[in-house]
Amino acid sequence: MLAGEAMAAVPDVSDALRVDLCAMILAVTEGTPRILTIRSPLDAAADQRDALPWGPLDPRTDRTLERTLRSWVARQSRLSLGYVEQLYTFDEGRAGEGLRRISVTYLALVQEQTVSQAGAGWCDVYAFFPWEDWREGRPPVIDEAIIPALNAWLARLPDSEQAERERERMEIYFGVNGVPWVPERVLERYELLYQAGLIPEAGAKSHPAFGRSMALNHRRVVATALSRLRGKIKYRPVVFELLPPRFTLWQLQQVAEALAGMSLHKQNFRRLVEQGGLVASTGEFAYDTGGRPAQLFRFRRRVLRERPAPGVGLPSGVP
Amino acid sequence: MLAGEAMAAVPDVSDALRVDLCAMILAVTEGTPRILTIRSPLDAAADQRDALPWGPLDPRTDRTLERTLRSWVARQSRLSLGYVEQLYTFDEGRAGEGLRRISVTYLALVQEQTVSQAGAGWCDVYAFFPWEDWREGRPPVIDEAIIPALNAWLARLPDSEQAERERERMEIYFGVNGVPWVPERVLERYELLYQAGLIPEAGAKSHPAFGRSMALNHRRVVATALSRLRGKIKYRPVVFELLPPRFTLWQLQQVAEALAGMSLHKQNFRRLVEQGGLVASTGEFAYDTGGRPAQLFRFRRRVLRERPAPGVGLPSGVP
DNA sequence: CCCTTTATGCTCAACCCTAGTATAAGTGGC
DNA sequence: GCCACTTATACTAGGGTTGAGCATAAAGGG
Repeated sequence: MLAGEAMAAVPDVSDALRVDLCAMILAVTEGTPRILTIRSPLDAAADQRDALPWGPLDPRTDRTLERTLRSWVARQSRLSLGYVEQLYTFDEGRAGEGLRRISVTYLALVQEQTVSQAGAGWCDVYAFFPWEDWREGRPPVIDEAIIPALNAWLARLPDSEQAERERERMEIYFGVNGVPWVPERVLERYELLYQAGLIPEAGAKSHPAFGRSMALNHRRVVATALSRLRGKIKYRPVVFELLPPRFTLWQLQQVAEALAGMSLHKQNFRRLVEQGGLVASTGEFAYDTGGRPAQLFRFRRRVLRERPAPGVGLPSGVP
Repeated sequence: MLAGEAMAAVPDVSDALRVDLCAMILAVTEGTPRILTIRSPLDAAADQRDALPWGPLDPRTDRTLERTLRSWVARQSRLSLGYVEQLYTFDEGRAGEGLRRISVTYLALVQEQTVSQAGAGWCDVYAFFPWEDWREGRPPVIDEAIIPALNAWLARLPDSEQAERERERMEIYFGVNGVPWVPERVLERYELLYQAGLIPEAGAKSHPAFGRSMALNHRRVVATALSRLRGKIKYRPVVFELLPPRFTLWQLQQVAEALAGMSLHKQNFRRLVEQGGLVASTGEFAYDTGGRPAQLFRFRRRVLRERPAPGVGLPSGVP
């Protein structure tokens, strides 16, 4: 793939309809979950905000959706994807009287690698969703900025019945009034904030509490991906896609914590993955831990035959 | 919606690309899970097999994907949908040098109602997937027909390494050699059978063990939906979409069993849903049970605030 | 050799689920 | 009214899992 091809023109195959492919590519390094962003998408009208790699489907020559996605990603970041999963198909509507755009979105997991393509780089997910990272406890932005802003919005709603429904959503999604926080509800939270007009993508003025914004609807794609991932981690061994073939249990735990956005009880985590048959020791050790050397483990493929839902059963969080 | 509009022509909006919408609509009556099928889809080249309701998106006038889906369903079956959820987007490829079709598929849950539209009707899901119904124990077709056919396919594979991988899939998906049966893996099982060429849709001769076939790739859509549903039932209160507002615990259990495709321990099921706060008694009774009258319950909406994953925690199956 | 750091082993109590047994409250036949 | 039968509902003993914490092992640095 030549660098010069990166910004190839969008093929003009239809006057009315276009299908775009878009990927959130995730890696975790030293406890930081990061996504691949590119500077300026192909779209001529693009703003300068971070964007996910994306590109249109050419209905005449492209062979499959996923293959096309991979090729766009390769062109824009020189990254070759391993694990890829389809997320959701969004209707982007029409630009005025023009093109109707449909985007099919994907989640990809990789081990972090340097990207040499200009404009492409890695970016902490939680920069876009500051309220989602509970590893150091409940983020202060929630009670200091988000809940007050949502309350103000609720107060402005004309229909009091609707206001009551929206208040319930707020309480359930953001864990207010004794409702427990549910990490998986990333998308629901984002959509509530969007609907409340608090997000720059929905026309709001930028504000640090509501995170960095992205081009187009890309932040919604990231929210969808994170929701999916936080759910899936519990019943599928997806974490291992983000790890090297050999890893310590602490590395594994850090990846799980990065995704779940919460801290876990170390001894119990170890017990769950070891007794759950998810990993096997390799007999080797890592000596660069700063303390007692740690055993190196590998993913134990056989668990797929033994357990119906082999995931890292997240033990309860610790503050 | 006039009946005469039902078979309206496909709008010709693009020469190269079309987006279709397609729904699996499910209802459960007296323990039978049934899907809505229509006789002959819009496609001129359609065969006479059962099809799901579907229709193309008109990129110029249709406002959203889901709205368009609802309107196609209403036209083809006069059904008005409640709960709708997007499933997956399939690439149908091109017909020769012609149109490239992308289909966005949906799952809808309704309470069964009579459909008055000609050609539309309800059909037992397990007619299409005989191997998925374990309510009376492991279906004999699995060991009598499916496993032997898969083994024959494995034996014909030229590459022995690939054969080994495919054998592992067979064992995991179909619960062979001590591997537990996992109800959620509906799609994986269907795709393995498809890949092995055992399904009429993949060119095989029709055979009762492999279930009734459907038009286009519609059986794959149903498999996707059933997979999703079997997973979701455990962490979201979706079952209630299929029930009337008041129901007995036995009705609830029958719906859960119909979806999960397995029988459940009655007393434990009752305890799980009652103590889990999923239902509340209405104080009324149903006297048509044939024995002691049963209390009528209703869905307890408040559980959404109390529990992170309020679903019918399927107790272990009973044979 | 002591101190700090990280890894790892172990335990106890609370809770939950499984697989039952037992009891309640209707039906229809006589 | 009594009986056999059906379905609904209550209760429980035993095993397994989880949550939380204490205790020990094995490195490096002074």
